[in-house]
Amino acid sequence: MTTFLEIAVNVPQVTGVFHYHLPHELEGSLDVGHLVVVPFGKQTVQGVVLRFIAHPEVAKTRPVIDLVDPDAVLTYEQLELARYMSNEYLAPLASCIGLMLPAGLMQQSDVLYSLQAEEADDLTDTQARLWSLLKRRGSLRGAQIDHGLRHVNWRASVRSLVRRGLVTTQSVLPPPKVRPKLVRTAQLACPPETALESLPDLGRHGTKALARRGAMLRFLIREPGPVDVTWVYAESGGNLADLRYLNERGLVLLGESEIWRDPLGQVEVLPDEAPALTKDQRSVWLEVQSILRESQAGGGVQPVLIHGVTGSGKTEIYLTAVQEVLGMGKQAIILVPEISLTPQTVHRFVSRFPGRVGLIHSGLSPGERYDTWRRARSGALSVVVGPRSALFVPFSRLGIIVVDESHDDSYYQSEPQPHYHARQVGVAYAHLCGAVCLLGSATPDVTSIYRCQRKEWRYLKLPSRILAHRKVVQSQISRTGATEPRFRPLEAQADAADLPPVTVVDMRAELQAGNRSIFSRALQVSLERTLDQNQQAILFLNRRGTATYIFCRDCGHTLKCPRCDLPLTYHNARNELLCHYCGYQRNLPDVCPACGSRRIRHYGTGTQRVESELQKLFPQARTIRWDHETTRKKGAHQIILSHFAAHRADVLVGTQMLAKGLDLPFVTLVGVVLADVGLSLPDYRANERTFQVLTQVAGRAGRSPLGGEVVLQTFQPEHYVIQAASGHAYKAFFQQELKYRQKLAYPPYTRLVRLEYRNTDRTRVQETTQKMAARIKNWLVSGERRATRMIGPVPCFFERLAGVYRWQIVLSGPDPASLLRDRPLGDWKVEVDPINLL
DNA sequence: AGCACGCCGACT
DNA sequence: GTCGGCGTGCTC
Repeated sequence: MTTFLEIAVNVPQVTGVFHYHLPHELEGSLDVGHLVVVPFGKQTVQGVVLRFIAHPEVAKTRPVIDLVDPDAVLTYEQLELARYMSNEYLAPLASCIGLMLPAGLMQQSDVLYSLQAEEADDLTDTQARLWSLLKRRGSLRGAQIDHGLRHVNWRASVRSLVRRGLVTTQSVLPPPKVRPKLVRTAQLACPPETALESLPDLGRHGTKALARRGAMLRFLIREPGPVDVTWVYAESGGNLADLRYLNERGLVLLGESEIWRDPLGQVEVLPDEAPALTKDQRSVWLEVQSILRESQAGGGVQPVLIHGVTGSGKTEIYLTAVQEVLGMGKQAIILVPEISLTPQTVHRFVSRFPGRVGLIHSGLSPGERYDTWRRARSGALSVVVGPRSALFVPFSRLGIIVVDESHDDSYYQSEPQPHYHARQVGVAYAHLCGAVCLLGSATPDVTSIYRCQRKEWRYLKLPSRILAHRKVVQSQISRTGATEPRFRPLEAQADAADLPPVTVVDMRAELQAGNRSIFSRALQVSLERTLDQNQQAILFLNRRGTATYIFCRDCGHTLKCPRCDLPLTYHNARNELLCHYCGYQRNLPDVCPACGSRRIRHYGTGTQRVESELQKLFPQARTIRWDHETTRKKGAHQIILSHFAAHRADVLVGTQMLAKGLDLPFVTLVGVVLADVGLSLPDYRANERTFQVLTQVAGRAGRSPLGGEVVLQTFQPEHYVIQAASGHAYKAFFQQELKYRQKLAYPPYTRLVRLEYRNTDRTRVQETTQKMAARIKNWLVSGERRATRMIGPVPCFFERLAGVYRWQIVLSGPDPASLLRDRPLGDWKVEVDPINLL
């Protein structure tokens, strides 16, 4: 009887599944989750076996061609997860499966082009170049031609050559680029006595060869089991020819053995002992432990949010939890935002569980990536640490998923498809596996807090203070020469310090007092003191949105959309204000509607301006900039940071990145140049982001015994975001923010879907968007979707990015994605639960 | 994605 | 009258 299979072909753009049959020669060698080669139209492609079926839906099926890997490449739970993601994010199943396969193993089909004639006339310019390339190098694959003819649209030109019969095409599937790495091994092939007896008889008497072979044999007598030949050579001074000789004589067995390419192989790791938990950590841990035990007992458990400031000791809770999970014989996935910015966290995992941790990051070679993936699959690894992609390692006994800094936007994949949020996927995956999902954050987003308030997630809080190991504090005191230690003993091994004080400076008052500088008098005084004491300062500028931020310099009033309550955006060309959410427009008023002042205009300050103003005031200060411009080059982050950490500069001027978990002990002053800039972005999460970034950047000060202070400049000192951030008042912020979201029906009280269309032709974008809006309106009416609203179409906030125009439509409602499921969406970018609407 | 089918403007 | 543009639909 023929076996039929349902297969997801691995072409990311293809939705749907296809039915194939198994040829006799492959009977019995296939299972669900296997990677196979199948014919697909004229192409040969890879696919993943989803399930066995009794009756195919089509009359005649085509056969599976081959098996790529003898073992399944996906676990059962991974397949389930891929289905969940495909459904949830309106993304093709193949694109979700693609996240789970290591690049290199997964291959896309390509076309092989071959010349069929010696000469050809009537060739266009491009055709002639293609012709000479194929003439020179023989038949080539599309990818190879891409290499040979950069930035040339040769695919359009090749069609007529094919039609004229001058070039033939053939679909090919390149073999996987990665293979297990093998080393040659040697092993004694006879009883040691036999080997000893033959020692004098391994070559002519007195020759060097005899000595080498003798040394080899004696070494192999001492080493039972196969040994890497390079080791044998090093121990004996012999070479491959000697080994071959011994092999001929039947004394030595040559073999091959697989080795893992381990990115941590060269790293020397000192095993690290778990420190005693503080009282606060212990009480949080006990809660986590009881949840872990519940999950072990097979109960479906809730995700757990641990809320604690940077330095409050969250990582130690993660480590303890992972220890417990490993003790249960299960595995752990640790997600971190960006490996290059969180080396300390990664290091702690690697040293706490030596030999059991796999690391995933963008710098891995395909071979290392493949081997890490295979070690996870074979069970050789128990812990994997990495960015969002680490979620997709093939663990079969998953016990816990930790999402560190779970508020971080880098967990969202905006490009390419599927557009997913690794935090949400992590929660779903843990649920599916019966594992625990542990989310940690110093600044949880309001949606997470909402889940906790609704008792969908568990909420655990660590007190807001900075912890440090006694030994670390002592060494920092001696390094920094601090005289008044700010840390005080907490418990046996731990010292603690309070969060740094925050001063809010009203920039309206500064203007009224005649200070037109971008630095308030208070900030100037603090900068001077810091520089005098040979300490360091950070100046933070929330750059996004500065160019279009319109506000009144006298009263701080910002103009908002009457419908959406989002800030209006200034458009220079038309001298008008626009709401990028709903499309509302108005003229730029001459006077402030709130106070009548004429000083209403936009704000434009970049990091360069801050740096030059600083140099005018403090010519002796050494400054560095850390922003998109200066960090574009690879490795620039590390260079700038180590430069600053080594105190080769006094002031670091930078943007967003400063907020991430840097540990800079000599920084005693953080100045926020204009705290309210982030509030001007036309996005419903602008308040939340500003609160988070201010809280985080404030946390950069005072992480050492020297203490520290934060100066926060603003034109809206009474704004609840500024108030809450300066007072470390999380609770007040969440309450206010949730009220605002509810009033205007933003998430978490509603869900959003964002549809974006891009093209270089502006009118085409506008027309296509309007056509789509009309279709959506029809779907809303015919489906009687009264609770779902369509907002737009409008140009995106960043309407033109790299010469490409972007327009968007937003759907809001209880389940707006269901309106679009199984609809033809062509080349629209569709994001479910987008993280911003810019 | 690739490829075929199909329907309208500019060329031998 | 054909050649070729790209819109639409299908691949088991």
